[in-house]
Amino acid sequence: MANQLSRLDQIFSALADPTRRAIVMRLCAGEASVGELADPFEMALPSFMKHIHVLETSGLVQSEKSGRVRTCRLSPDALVGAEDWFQQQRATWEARLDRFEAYVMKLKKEKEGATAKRPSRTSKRKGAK
Amino acid sequence: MANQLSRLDQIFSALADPTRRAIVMRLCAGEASVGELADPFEMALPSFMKHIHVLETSGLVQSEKSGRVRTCRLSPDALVGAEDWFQQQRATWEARLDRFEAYVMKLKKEKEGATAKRPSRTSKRKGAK
DNA sequence: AAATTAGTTAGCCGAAGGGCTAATAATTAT
DNA sequence: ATAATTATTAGCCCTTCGGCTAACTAATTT
Repeated sequence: MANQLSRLDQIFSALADPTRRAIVMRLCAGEASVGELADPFEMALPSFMKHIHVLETSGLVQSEKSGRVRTCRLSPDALVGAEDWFQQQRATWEARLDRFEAYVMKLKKEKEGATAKRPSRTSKRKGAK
Repeated sequence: MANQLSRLDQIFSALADPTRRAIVMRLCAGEASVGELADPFEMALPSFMKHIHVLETSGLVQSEKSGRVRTCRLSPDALVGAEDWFQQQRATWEARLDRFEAYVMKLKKEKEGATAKRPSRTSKRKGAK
């Protein structure tokens, strides 16, 4: 019956924990064994393993065991999936701002320049077209 | 003693819940009252209010009450903060890929073209410079 | 003034989260 | 063969999460 979580649920809740974010950051720099990953943390191994497991379940991390050592690597696609969510939201947000701006313009025209000009910072961000 | 969560912790765990993501998405299209926001959800109001509260605590949403109605709006800066985290990770990841590619090139040169050419998809994404 | 609407507070409940220890495998080193 | 290393399983514990109901406050409507 396991109430299936959406992929985004899993990814975001995986990233909600600082230990796990640190692991992801570490893995961005290249693959590593469980032991290597665990080293910087003052935490019992089994606790740490749970984090690894959460990351794997979310699809953010993949791992494979050879001999007695398990090597973990980042699966960038999952990260990208979450990043896309933000871009999607930003797109909606910016479209709305544009509409709002157009609306203000219309008002302005109708009132023929009686309104004061506010800062109007139209979110000039890197990605912004 | 409240174990202070980092801002990112709060934002990601806020976004880990589908109800809250839906609220954020809705608010990207413009502000709304608590009642309007709650309408699409089959959930008792107090439960819903908890979600609003989580979103406010995380900084993703702001609200103000006038008369008996509370109006909520998105605070885009918080969203952007989380988005930046991904871009940061991607930057590290891509830098690493570049280094790796350079390393492979070097090997190739040393071996004088004995290695097979693999696909080598250098993550050609929108933002990628 | 009475009734409705819109939120809010308090408190209960079961499930999930994040930590621990102890015990067990399974590989590799001596 | 023994010992050391590396990971894994099982299970306990307490806190947080996400839902609920019931009761209450404050603003509008009628």
